Amino acid sequence: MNPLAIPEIVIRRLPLYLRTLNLLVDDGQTVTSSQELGDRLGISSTQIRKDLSYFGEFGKQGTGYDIRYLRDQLRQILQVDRHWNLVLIGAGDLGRAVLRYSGFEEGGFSIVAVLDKDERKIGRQIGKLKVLAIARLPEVIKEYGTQIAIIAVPASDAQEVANALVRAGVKAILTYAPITLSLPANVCVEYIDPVIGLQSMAYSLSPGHA
Amino acid sequence: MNPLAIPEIVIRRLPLYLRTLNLLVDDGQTVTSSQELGDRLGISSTQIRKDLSYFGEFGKQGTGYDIRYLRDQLRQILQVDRHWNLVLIGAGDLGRAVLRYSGFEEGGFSIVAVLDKDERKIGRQIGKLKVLAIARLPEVIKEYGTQIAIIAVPASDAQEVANALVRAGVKAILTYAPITLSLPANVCVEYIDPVIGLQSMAYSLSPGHA
DNA sequence: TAGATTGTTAATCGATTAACAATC
DNA sequence: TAGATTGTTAATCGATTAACAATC
Repeated sequence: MNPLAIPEIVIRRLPLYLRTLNLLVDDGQTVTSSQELGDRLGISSTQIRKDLSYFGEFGKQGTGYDIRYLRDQLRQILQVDRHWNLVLIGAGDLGRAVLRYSGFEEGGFSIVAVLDKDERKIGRQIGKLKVLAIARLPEVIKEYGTQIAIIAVPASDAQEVANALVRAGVKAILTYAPITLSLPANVCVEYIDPVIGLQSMAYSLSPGHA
Repeated sequence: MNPLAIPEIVIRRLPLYLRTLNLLVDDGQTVTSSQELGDRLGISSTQIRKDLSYFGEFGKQGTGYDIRYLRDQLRQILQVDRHWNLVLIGAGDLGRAVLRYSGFEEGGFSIVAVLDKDERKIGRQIGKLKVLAIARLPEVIKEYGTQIAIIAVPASDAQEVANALVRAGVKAILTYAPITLSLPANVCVEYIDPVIGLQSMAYSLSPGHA
């Protein structure tokens, strides 16, 4: 089966399955079903089975799925059965919140450096990391073999930062800046913009909708 | 035209169009085209015209769209031509970053109160707001006519907070907690979980993909 | 065995896009 | 007018789901 044939939308659901399996493990449960996973996620059981079938057969008829086994398989598929070294650009409020969020580590990602262009922030300690000058980006990327970066700078600086990241060899970017980045086709990008979600909910809240 | 017939996915793109129009206004531009908008967003011009056509005719053949006019129309459609009063639950690092982010205000949302259950945080000043006890949720919601809330508490507390919000009459929730919430069907929810995006990029970065 | 649940096919459903008439 | 761009239709494309054989 050609992995290139797997729809992007399927890939984007796998982390949700993984997250739910982790919660079930924490609950001490050992076996689950596509029905239970679907109920937890608001997704149909058929869709979950179909999604998993792109990658193999992980369940037992009549029984369901061994939670730890399926979790480990999904980790392998998503390549988060190891840790990725991330760099974070931007040491403002958002950058600090990102640094202190434990979910990255649990999800298979370690932030190994934080960089900023603001002279006043450089040298400051945030958790275990000291803020580095943005000029040191290339050496940091090289030292840690980093392929993924997080952008937490204002929108006005984001494209410039993205360009620097691409020049330094970064292959994937998660950005909090509310602006669409221009990037080479071979660089992945994910956008986090809470306002998009709020505005689409505002539409639904207006009288006459939903 | 029945507004209920408009696909959710179309609604979710309108904020992107609005965001781009705002950037173009900032650049001093007065007219744009579906082509230009599409180039900026990585969306086809046909799709943009099709999306807009659900709501009316906003352009001129041969010329394109008046940026301010289209922006104002989109604001009306999305109901962000006014401000919504939001409450924020959670005054940790993430809550503080949310409070200091100016994008909400620019997008049509004002955070009017921040609440936390941690005694040590209650009474602390964050920007213009003083952290309130979670017990005061109902009165705050009532006072400000709030319909939308932001959850910035740990995953383990998120469902409980969501329940309290629903009881208090909140109709839409933006949550940063990495857990799928159980909510009545008439309550909107948007999830922000950066790890989902990172994990799907990790898949794409593995040798043989992308 | 009977009941439950998987993996998969084929049908349905919905979203995107190509093409183009209308018209500024 | 000629060129550009919209709004819209119909065709294409892709994703979801219903149904069910397989089997634990």
